[in-house]
Amino acid sequence: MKYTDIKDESLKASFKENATLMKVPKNAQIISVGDKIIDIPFLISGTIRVYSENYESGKEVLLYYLKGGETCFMSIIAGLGDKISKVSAITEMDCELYSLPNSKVKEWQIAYPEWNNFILGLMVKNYTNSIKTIEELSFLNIESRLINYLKKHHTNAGVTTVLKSHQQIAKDIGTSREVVTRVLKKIKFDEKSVVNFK
Amino acid sequence: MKYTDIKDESLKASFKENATLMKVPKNAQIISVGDKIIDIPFLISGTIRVYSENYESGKEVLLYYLKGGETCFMSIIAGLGDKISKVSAITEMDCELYSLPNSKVKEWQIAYPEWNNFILGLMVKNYTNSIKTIEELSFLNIESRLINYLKKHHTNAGVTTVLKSHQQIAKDIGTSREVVTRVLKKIKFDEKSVVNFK
DNA sequence: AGCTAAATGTGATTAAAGTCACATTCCGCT
DNA sequence: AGCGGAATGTGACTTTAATCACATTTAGCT
Repeated sequence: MKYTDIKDESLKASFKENATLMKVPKNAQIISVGDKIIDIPFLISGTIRVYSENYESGKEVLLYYLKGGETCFMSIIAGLGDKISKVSAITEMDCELYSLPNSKVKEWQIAYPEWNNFILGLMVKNYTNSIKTIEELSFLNIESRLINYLKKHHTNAGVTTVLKSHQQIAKDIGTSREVVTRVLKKIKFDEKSVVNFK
Repeated sequence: MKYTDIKDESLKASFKENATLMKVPKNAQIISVGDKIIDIPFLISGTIRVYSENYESGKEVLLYYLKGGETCFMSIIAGLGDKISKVSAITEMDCELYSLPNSKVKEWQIAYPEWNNFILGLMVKNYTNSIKTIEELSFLNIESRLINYLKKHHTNAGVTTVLKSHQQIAKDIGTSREVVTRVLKKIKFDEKSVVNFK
């Protein structure tokens, strides 16, 4: 469910009133681990990559991408909890977003049933998604994980076209660039593969 | 936050009225993948293991254990969503629990602010926990994961005493019995290890 | 067109974890 | 005390993925 689907006029007005429109350039680190979460981003356009990083190994895992109309559930969680972000977020393209004070999210829980349902919907979607990620990490090898990744992130209908470098894909699924190159080459010629390339 | 901490008398009364007390023996499969979630379990005593399974490989991953006073967040998620469970749950000991109709969880969201906060608290705790699991799976080797597991599941204060067989531990962290035996032997003699054995 | 940096390709090697096969030990039971 | 099944221990081997060290190709720029 997207925040843009909200119907209640009074809630819409409150949103407009309290949210600040912001333009953020490409590759801007909008959240880092340890940051105090005061505002929740509601994306209008662009893409934000939300990920977790491990400093010792330099590894990362993608948690999810945010697209237009979506909001960062991890920020809401941090906002409702101890306010400290455990994850990082970076813009992958120029973005436009509304920045909403954290306090409003909680306030509206009580004031607007529709807002409450919106948050509950996010919770269902994001929690389910995180369980799927745990399952992928536990049960699937790199090849299957890469195929799932491609299916999830392709941009054209029908044909899978992922506009990312092997290095970026490697970061997202938590492996090395060489492995992505090799596996990608392998599945390209595997007739059983569901993924098609341009 | 535990459901037993609820203060509102009217909510307490509603809970008593709508919940059914049940006794479930050890090793009872209380939820299986694909089950329709009609009732949410609120555990009084005993332990329930909530896990995800992969039929092809026979592998499993532990999602969390439920102890007295806790409730199964994954059931609430399923109840609010498409009602179909994506996970399984089994009692590890004889359990007593309250079984609450799924519909009440949603109803009380609006009727009782305290219930709403209770659910939000669960959401923060469980989502944070699932992100930690993703990080462990992505960044840590088996040895570190096993150490974390022992720290988390020890029963005595100070000394780590895990009353489980190597096979059970292996299932929980998603590896094989031999690997647990070997790693356990290794860390037993590693002075730097934070984990102490009896 | 030619230069450069980024991206991709690939063999060789290493490391980590999973698997197999079997030995040994432990524990509850009559 | 001794039997039998469960639990643990361990060597040898295989598989998977990570790492290293370069070669080659591609794309953007003036």
